Amino acid sequence: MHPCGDIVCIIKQESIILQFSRKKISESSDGDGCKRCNCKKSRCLKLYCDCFAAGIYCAEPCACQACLNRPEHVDTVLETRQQIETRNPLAFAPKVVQHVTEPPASNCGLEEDATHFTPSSARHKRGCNCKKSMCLKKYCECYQENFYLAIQCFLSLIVCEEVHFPSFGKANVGCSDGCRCEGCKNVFGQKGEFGMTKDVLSDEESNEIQDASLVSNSNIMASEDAVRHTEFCSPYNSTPFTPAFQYLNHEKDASKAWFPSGRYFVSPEPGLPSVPPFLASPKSPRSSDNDTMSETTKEILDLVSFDLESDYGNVETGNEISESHQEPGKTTLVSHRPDSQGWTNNLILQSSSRNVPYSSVKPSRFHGSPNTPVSNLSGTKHQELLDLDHDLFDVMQDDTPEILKDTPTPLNAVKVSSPNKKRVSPPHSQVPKFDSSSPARFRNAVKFILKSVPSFPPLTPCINPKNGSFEQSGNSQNCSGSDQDHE
DNA sequence: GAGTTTGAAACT
DNA sequence: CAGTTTCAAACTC
Ligand SMILES: [Zn+2]
Ligand SMILES: [Zn+2]
Ligand SMILES: [Zn+2]
Ligand SMILES: [Zn+2]
Ligand SMILES: [Zn+2]
Ligand SMILES: [Zn+2]
Repeated sequence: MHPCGDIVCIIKQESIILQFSRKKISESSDGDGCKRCNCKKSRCLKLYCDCFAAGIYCAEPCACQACLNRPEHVDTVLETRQQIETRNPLAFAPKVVQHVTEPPASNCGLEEDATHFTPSSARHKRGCNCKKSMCLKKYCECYQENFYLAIQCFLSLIVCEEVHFPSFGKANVGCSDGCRCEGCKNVFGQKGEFGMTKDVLSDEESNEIQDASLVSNSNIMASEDAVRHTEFCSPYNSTPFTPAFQYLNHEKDASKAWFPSGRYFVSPEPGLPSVPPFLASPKSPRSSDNDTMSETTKEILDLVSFDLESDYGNVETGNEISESHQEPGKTTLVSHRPDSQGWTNNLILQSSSRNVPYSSVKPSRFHGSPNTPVSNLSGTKHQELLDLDHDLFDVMQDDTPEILKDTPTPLNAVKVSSPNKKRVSPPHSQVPKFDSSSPARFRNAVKFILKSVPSFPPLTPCINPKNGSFEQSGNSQNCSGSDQDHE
């Protein structure tokens, strides 16, 4: 994945906007834009270091000191890595695997290898050991995993394509038996200690959780569920789901695929309705970025970097993208690439239908599969989430083409960061200016920021079972932004 | 930004 | 293993 790009997903009434940034939105103030690890004493050669743990070299965005996790010290890195691995074979194993009880059968349809590959014995996922966070904060790894998983699935749903974060394990869904947490209240939890599936969120305890956090949780719930159930994960599987999406491209000549297939997004399987990759338009006359994303957008980066970084030669260019004719019942996906500097990439999904595809599609995906005990997992909440979604997309039905020209103003924002990391940015909103109008109405707009993480370079390709996850693209992980140099 | 909290990783 | 220390992120103010 990209070393320091974030994905901003703003869900508004009328549209969903994905922005692909290369800089970390959060620490943008610092000027360094995209930091990663910040190790001081580990020299980035211990699992303390997120980069190292993730199997990637430190890069410019890192603020580590005396870092040895760099290509120059490849030997040292590998050596250390082996040592650690010797000590604990699972040290670098992808977190989480399939559910112990569930056969790989219903494996999101994607990365089958991951599942295949996972011998029931190698189930990493040792679970968390939280004592005080009740697994409701990112101190908890489970929580984080879910968080990313949620986003991943959520985006998949939105985009009707499988979104996949590399080196983002299959995610155990919430705390499970493997966890030894105390007082777990993980919403996805399966430990069932506190009936957490119930009103965790509605509970007053949610005080601890900010609005945005709640939003994310909600979404997570939904997505999590989804993920847990084949129907969602495998839209291409047997689901009669027909993506009523339309990909719009502001400018034709965009010849770059937005996502290196296999990276962020996995191309649909053959035979499926060809869902073209998102294309990036070189430029578009969009000037209102400043509004919503003011700060964020500024540092948004181009996707080209993504491509480059991933050195994927198979960038798809094809695009029979229909022009801007929106048909009812369809959700338009607009690939957007504002800045002339190629600084920003936006992906906007807009629904223009009365009977939104989502209303029919989503439910089917969520409840669709009869064999999946969707209900038993927090019926109420689940429903609630669905409602939320409905709401969301209902609103979206109101076509508002203008949205394409205008940057929406999210009311809430959720930041997400590296999937394979231990800790990431705060779940709650960090965008103060948006929370004004609607208090708890995160339905109006939600903003996600998905932080990207560089792919795994040359370290130990063999370690990662999941193919594609650990690219060995050698160097190439530089934050082109490059203001700050390493060390 | 400094200081605290937290739980994994490392160490004994 | 368990107990302790170390560590860097998450979080708080
Ligand atoms: Zn580091
Ligand atoms: Zn680093
Ligand atoms: Zn480093
Ligand atoms: Zn936990
Ligand atoms: Zn857990
Ligand atoms: Zn837990």
